Amino acid sequence: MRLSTRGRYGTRLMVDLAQHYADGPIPLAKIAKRQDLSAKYLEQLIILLKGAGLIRSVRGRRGGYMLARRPEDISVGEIVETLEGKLSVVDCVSEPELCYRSIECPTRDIWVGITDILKKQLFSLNLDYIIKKDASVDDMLQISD
Amino acid sequence: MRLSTRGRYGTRLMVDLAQHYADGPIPLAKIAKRQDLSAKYLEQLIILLKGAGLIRSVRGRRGGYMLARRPEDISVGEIVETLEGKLSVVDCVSEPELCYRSIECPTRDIWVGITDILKKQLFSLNLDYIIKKDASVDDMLQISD
DNA sequence: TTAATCTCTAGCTAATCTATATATATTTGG
DNA sequence: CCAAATATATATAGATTAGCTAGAGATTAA
Repeated sequence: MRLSTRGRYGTRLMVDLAQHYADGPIPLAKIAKRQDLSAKYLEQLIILLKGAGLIRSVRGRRGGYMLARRPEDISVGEIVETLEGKLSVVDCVSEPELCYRSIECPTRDIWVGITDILKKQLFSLNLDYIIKKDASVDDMLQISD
Repeated sequence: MRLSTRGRYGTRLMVDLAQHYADGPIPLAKIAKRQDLSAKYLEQLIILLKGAGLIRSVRGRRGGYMLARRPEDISVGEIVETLEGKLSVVDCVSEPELCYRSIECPTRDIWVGITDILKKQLFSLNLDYIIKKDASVDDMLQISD
């Protein structure tokens, strides 16, 4: 029931890009340094995020990465699903045919319900909300950047 | 974000015990056969469930396992937490000191929220509800045992 | 006393996680 | 035009975890 580093680092990466949405392409090295994460590892996550159409890249000098859409149009659900695969707590939720007991399995109903709630929450959270919320907390505590 | 076989098999085991709550101790071999699961593997899960006070055992001939409490007093949350460890989607949720960024990490707030929702749902589901709900579906479909 | 149980400990294989390494392709600033 | 700064692609490797299996021992009812 844990999120792996893929989902966690990837979300941090995306939040970082959202926080610098207006700054044009950001070099991976910069993000990796800010987030204190392995650049080489992030590269692999970025490939997936690009494939899912969440990130755009600019090659060559002065290149880097940027969000492919506005922060408010990218949900945490999309990010996590891209990096960790289908958002089901158990495979039989989305693929009942995997288990011959699926039809009458009383426990499957539990996992279906949990998955549903999880998805609703994750897809309703967008990057803009997250960075705004964070900023407001900072304001309250009077922490400056 | 997946549940491992520990949580899944363990929940099936507990639901099975709930369905036969009135029948006295059930031998593990019987449960394993009914659920089509490895008895040797279930043994290990049972050790944990016993340790958590969810199951009682009777040794020797005519022995077996039974729920330690009434089905309505055992939640899926307890079962899953016993078998998979703390119910946090990320470790920093319950142990913020693990990561020096915890205090101001905008993504941590996401995981705290998800974990909270997950827990609420899992701890609100009890074994009695699950088997009753299941039975009523069976009734509707007129499937007999 | 023996067969049916639970109990305990160890170990094993395959998959997955979490990266690291290395070489290549592209672009821009000077 | 060239050199530095970037992204892209592929391979690999170590560590951990998942998902069992094996076997010997302890307990008890019939």
